[in-house]
Amino acid sequence: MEHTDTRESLLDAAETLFSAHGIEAASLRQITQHAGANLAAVNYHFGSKDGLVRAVFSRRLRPLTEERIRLLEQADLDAEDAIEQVLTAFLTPILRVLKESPEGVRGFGRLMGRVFSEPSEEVRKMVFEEFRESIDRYLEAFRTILPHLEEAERMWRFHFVAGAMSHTIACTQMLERFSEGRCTASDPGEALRQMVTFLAAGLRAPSRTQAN
Amino acid sequence: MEHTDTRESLLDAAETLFSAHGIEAASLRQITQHAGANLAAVNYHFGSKDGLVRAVFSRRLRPLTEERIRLLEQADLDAEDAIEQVLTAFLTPILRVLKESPEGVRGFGRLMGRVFSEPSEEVRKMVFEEFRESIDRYLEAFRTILPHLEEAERMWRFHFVAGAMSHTIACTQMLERFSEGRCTASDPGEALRQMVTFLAAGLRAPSRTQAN
DNA sequence: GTATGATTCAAACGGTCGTTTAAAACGCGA
DNA sequence: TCGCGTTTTAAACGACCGTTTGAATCATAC
Repeated sequence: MEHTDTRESLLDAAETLFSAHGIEAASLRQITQHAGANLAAVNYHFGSKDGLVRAVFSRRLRPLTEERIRLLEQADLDAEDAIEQVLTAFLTPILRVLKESPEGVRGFGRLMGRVFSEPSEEVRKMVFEEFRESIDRYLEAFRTILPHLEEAERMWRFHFVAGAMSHTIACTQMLERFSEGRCTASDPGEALRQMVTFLAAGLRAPSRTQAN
Repeated sequence: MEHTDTRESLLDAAETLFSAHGIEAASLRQITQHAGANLAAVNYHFGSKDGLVRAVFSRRLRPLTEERIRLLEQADLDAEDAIEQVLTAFLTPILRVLKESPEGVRGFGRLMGRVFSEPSEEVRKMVFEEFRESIDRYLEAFRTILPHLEEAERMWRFHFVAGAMSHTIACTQMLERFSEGRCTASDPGEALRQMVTFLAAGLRAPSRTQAN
């Protein structure tokens, strides 16, 4: 009873149009028309536009977080390539979500990459809460496999990992454009390999407190 | 005659409000009121809201590009720390711009970090054009100091550099939040050191074609 | 078949948006 | 002081926004 056709259609249409035009700029009239529903449908099913926004993110983020945690638990933190394993566990789920969302990396990906710098405090807070648990778990894992780093260094570097990921899924077209088609994020496997290689090396950089 | 007080006030107000609420969400009524000007002032001085947007970015981006190129020309690409020099040349100007803009990293920084994933095609195209020259120069420099990488690898890694930078200036509050104040981007020197260390190591990662 | 709750519908509400207009105010050389 | 181009002003324009309403429609259990 929870999930009518209309509900799902609205979520799909909202995801597509939020991605394409931004959350503010996508109007309920566009969304409901794109979904083949009546204008009032959003307020009926989700209470308000804000409720719709929340639902759009929750639908993708909840499974994402679960898979990230599940994969992290499977990683062997004592292995020589523990860093690569943890990075892969962190990055694989988001790439899978993108592959499965209607418009791929151009759809939910762009929306996702944009969300950290969303102007709306509401949206940011919601996404932050949704990520909180997995972030804590991964920071804990990094404490285990990178014990020689200062706490602040670990956080900075995790921040850079998130940045590279976020930028990659949000601005693929930027990369495709100035690489003149040489690089494309439409192949998630290639993007994953490039990211893991680069980020693992960055994480392995000696701590400021160490001798070179 | 080009630069009246009203013009500058409008640019300042627009920058602040675009940063705080987003470009779409900041209305001309808010902007003109914040600037102590009449509602019609924007359309008089800039033709349209789009013209104002363009002017806000140009004002900061043009000097930014010039300084990036100037610093790159001063770098010694044959030095052992050429990578660090080039990264520093790339990152220093943006940190300086942020320090000089009215609200610091919370002002133009947030706007800047958001702009790559701006929904508006217009804005993205403009910023892309504004960056085009410096991007090409830095890619050329990376070709010199990282000749062993495949062209695609170089571009991916430059993309990650841009991502870490963009994420850092756009989402400082995210970092401050889940580090519980341990890390703060309000000290640009610290942010620069952390970025250069991490990114230089990432750039130095062996090419896929190399033996480990 | 009919009653009941869930869903859809067209229409309207008040409000804000970017832009335009025509008059008023200003700055300043002649 | 006058005249003229520049700038500012108040008011209005049409369009679109998110939301609400109350009736119409639907599905289902009795």
